[in-house]
Amino acid sequence: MRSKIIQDGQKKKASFIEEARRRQIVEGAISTIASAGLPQASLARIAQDVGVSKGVISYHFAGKDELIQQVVNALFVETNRFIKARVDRAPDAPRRLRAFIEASFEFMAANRANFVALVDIWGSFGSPEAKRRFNADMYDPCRHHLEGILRRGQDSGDFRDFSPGTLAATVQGAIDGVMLQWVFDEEAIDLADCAAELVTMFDLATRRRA
Amino acid sequence: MRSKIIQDGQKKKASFIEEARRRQIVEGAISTIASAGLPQASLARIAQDVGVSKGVISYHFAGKDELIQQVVNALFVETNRFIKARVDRAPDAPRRLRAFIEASFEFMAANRANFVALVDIWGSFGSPEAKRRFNADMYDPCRHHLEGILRRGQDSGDFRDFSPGTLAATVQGAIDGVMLQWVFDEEAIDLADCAAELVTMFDLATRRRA
DNA sequence: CTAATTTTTGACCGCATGGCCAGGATTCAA
DNA sequence: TTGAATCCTGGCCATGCGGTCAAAAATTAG
Repeated sequence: MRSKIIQDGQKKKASFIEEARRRQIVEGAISTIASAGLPQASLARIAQDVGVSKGVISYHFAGKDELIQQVVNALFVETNRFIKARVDRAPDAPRRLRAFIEASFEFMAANRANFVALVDIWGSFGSPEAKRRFNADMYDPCRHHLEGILRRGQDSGDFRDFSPGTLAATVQGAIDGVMLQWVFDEEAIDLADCAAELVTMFDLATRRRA
Repeated sequence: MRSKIIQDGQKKKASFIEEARRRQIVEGAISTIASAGLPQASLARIAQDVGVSKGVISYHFAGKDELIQQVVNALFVETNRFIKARVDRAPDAPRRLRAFIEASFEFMAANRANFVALVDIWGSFGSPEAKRRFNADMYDPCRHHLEGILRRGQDSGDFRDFSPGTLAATVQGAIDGVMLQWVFDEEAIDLADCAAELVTMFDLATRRRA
């Protein structure tokens, strides 16, 4: 692994086992974090759960920080890809917004461990600067996506006049906030009901007034 | 400190210094966590920030777990007291709901460190069971309060028919979700705008239809 | 003022962690 | 087949953690 830096320069070589192990370890980390909690998810524990020696992680990742970074990345990428696919299939802005909300909840319900792990992790970004970066890298793209939907809905005349940025933050916030409670106590929250409520609510809140 | 258990039995004696130190340490812990992040907030670091020896914390608290527990408690109690005072001053259900949302954001804006610390902490409840307890002890009372407001609004005919539990989770979620983004990046979120948006949105979403 | 009690200190312990590395196994290229 | 590159192992280490303790300091009571 001397070539880690050069890798980007090279094209094909540095892979297969490398990529496979990385994926395997990242997935193992997610499930370990979700089931045991971040504080208990030491490199030793993750390695044990994956079924490899501890050194393997050090070999494929620069350190625990990079592992966690990759975990967060995988979590966001996977989620956003699913949502985006659903959104793109919708014909107009109101239905795209609806698809965004529904897809978010559908993906949550089908991938609980991902969100349990995410909640565990996102508290542990120590410095304010780290939080900023986390937000900029992970959260902003989501909001941006939403903002685009909202803005085009205004252009097409489907939506009333509002600040797209603020409403995007509100939509994203509502989804994440419900998700958070659901992560804490699965049975206290009825995801489907909340999704439906949010859909009708944001429909009312965005549609052009009579 | 042999009398820790008897304390409840005694009446006045076991206090002043004891209580003062406890408050001091809890507050110090909050500010250390908020500024350095939970992972960096060791007992040594907290003690240093407070300006006392490490042993003092062990002397006044059973352990780090109890400290964190007290921190979370203080955070919730303080927040809820503020919100409840505002809500109680409102004359009818729609205005109580509005007061709930506005008070939440107002308190956030005035106590940023509290929420930064809270977000740091709430990810680190390891076991699923710990999360359940956290949710049950801290979150449920909030939702319960909200549910009461909503239910009485339905009884009085101000609100349309909906599931109070679901809508309470939705309101709470929307507030917390926006708060979360604001914790990550203060400048990316305009709290006042989001508050206003949420107020009008939930007004639209709850009012009895024509 | 003195004796008893509460509070504080700073050194200390055992432990788990993240990271490191020498050497062995495996895979790959020629 | 053989030599080189890659991949993996298991043990090692320094670090920092939470927690404990004897003794010193401060406070209180008599």
